[in-house]
Amino acid sequence: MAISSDVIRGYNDTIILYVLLNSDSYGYEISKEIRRLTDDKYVIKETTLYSAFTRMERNGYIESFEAEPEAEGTEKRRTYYRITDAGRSYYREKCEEWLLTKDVMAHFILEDPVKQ
Amino acid sequence: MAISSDVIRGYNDTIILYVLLNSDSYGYEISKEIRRLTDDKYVIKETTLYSAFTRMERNGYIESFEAEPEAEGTEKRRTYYRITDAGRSYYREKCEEWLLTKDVMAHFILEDPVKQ
DNA sequence: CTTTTTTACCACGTCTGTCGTACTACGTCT
DNA sequence: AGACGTAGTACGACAGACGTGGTAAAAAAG
Repeated sequence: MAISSDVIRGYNDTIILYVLLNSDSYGYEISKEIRRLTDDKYVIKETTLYSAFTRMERNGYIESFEAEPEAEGTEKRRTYYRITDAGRSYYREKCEEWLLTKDVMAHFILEDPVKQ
Repeated sequence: MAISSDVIRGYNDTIILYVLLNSDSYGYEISKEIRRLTDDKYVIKETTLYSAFTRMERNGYIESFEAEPEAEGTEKRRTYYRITDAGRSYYREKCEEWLLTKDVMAHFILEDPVKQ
């Protein structure tokens, strides 16, 4: 079963920020990291990812910078992102919100609904 | 802290269907039941509720019927809803999806983010 | 007995995050 | 030469949530 987009909606930012907590990164790498962490259970769409970057940079949660080309030859263009203090703070809030949400949802979910 | 709308987005239907699993009900009562179950931690907006009814009836997850006026005098107009088999089946799917979502999100949430 | 609150519902329009489609462009592998 | 992986962007559509504002009757408060 695939996860519907509306489930995670509003939490893609949180997911991306989590990845950036560990190290600065860029779109493609973040996307792969999310897949790796979830064993391909969640695959973020490209457009979702890049529109999240735009939004979060506008909100001051992340900053972009162009990668220094590594030594030899033509590095491909890459826009790196780093998390800001505001981003870390936002991430923390979203974590708390998620825990609250889990509690709320627990009232409405039957763990083994087949038995009902 | 209030739960942002985007968290629950896509799960309002599930929440409503859960309430209808126990007994047929109507808008106002369902709204109160959700508040009661969550200790006022989640309060569904009226417009969200009624647009969910429209959507779910269109999709065949619920059926509406007018309440039989109870014995004496003027009962207020009330549109009751009952869950259908398709609704029960949809609810079960959403429960499974939620459990999967919880697992996925667990990778990106620090339980005590302050310590990070 | 008048006012306020609670009950009960609905129409309309807006906002926002997600996503489908399509495109550019370079490097590597077959 | 063609396919595939890497890396990113533009544009438009969709759908769920919600703000605003409205109707109307019953019950509670003053």
